[in-house]
Amino acid sequence: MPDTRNPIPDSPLSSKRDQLVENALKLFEQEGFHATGIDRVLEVAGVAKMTLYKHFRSKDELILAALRLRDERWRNSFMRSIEKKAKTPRGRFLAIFDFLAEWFADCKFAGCMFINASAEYADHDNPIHAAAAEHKRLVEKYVCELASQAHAPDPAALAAQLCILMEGAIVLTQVCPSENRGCAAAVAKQAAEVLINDALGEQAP
Amino acid sequence: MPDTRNPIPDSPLSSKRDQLVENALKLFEQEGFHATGIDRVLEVAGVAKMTLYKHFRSKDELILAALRLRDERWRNSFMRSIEKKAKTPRGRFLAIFDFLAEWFADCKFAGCMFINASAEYADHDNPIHAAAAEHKRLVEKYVCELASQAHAPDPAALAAQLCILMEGAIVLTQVCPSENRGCAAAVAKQAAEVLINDALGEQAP
DNA sequence: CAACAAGTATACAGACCTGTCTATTCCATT
DNA sequence: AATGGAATAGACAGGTCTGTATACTTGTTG
Repeated sequence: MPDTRNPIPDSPLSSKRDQLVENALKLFEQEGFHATGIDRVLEVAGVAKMTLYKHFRSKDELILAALRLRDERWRNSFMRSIEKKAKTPRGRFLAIFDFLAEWFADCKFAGCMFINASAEYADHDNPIHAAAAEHKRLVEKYVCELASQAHAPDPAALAAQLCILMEGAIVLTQVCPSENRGCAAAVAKQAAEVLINDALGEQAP
Repeated sequence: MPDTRNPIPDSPLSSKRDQLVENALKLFEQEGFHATGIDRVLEVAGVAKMTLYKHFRSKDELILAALRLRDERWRNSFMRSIEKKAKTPRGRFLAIFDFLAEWFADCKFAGCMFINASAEYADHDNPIHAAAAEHKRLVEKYVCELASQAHAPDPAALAAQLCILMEGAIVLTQVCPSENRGCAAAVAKQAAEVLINDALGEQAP
C-alpha cells in the first residue's frame, strides 16, 4: 500500500485531493457540471464525502479546481505540441489546427470544458464563468505572441482572427459531431492559411 | 377577458401553450436548462402545473418546443436581415456579421441557445442535442445557398469557412463578454472579407 | 339548465441534491 | 504502546426537482 498522506496538508500534492480533482475533471467534462452530482464524483474517485469537504468548501470550489487543472494541462499540451511540430511562425500557426484535429479525433472529445462552463454558469460575475474567460484570454495571448514572433503588422488582429477560427471549429465539432463535421479543423486550417497570407504576405516563412 | 381557448386542442395556437413556450424560451436562454426549474417557468408564465403536463409530456418536451421556436425565429430574423440589407452576394456575406454585431450588442445576449443546449445535453443521441445540431446544419445550408448564388467555385467550402467564423465570434462573445471582445463580430467580418476575396476573386460583386 | 372542456390550486410522492455530523478505523510518528 | 492526523462509513437535515393525483372554478355550448 503506497503512502497516500501528505506532509503539507493543503498542498496540491495531497493524494486524495488529486483523486477528487482528477475524477471530477473527467466527469464534469463528459457529463456536464449540473448533471454530475457530488455523490457520483465521490463514488468514482473512491473518496468519502467528508474528505471532499475538508479539501473544498463547496462543489463550486471543486469545479474551479478542476477548471484550473484543465487550463494548465490544455495550454501546456497546446503550446508544447505547436512548438514541437513547427519552428517557423507560419508553421506554428498551422500546427494549431493540427492540434485541434487530433483533439477532435479523440473518441472522448466532448467539446471545450470552458465553453461548456460558461454555458452552464451564464452569469458573467460567477467565478466559474470568469475562469472560463481567463482561459480563453490566455490562449489568445499565446497566439498573439506567436503573431509577434511572426512580425505580423498587427499581431493582435491576426491572433483574434485565428482564435475565432479555433473556437468556431471547436464548437461546430461539439454540436455537430457526425456528418462531415469531422473536417472542421481542416476547414479552419485552410481558412487560416488564407488569413495568414493576407497578414504576413505569401512569401513569409 | 379574452378568449384563451382553442378550437384545435393541440394546435400551436393554444394560448396557454404559447405562454409556456414563450416564457420557457426566455428563462432557458438567460439562466440555462438545468438551472431553470419547471416551477420557475410556471410562476413566470402564470400557468398551473397541470396545464403544462397537459401540453407536454415532460420538461424535455418543453425544452424541445422552446428550441423549435427559437430556431424558427432566429433563422427567419437572420435571413430577413441579410436579404434586406444587401442585394449582392458579397454584401450578403458581410451582412451576416453585421447581424451578429447587432445581436451581440443586445444587453440580454446570453450566447447561442443551441450551443448551450449541446453543452448541457452532451450525449449526441439526446433529442435536445440533435435539435441543436439540426439548427446549425440549417444555418450552414442557408449560407451555402448564398455561396452558390455568388457562384463560388466551391460553395460548401466557403460556407463552412464562414460558419466557423460565425460560431467563433458567437462563442468568444459569450465566454468573454467584457474586455475588447465586443469586437468579435468586427474581427470576424474582416476575416470574412479576406476569405471571400480568396474564394470569389477581388472584383466579384 | 346540464354537460363539457380548460384551467387552477394544492398537496404529495419519490427522487436527488448539497452540505453537516458522529463515530470509527487506520497508520505513522513519538 | 500511546497519540494524533487523515480518511472512512453512514446517517441525516433541509432543500429542490419532476411528475401525479384530486378537487374546485369558470365559461361556453348544446
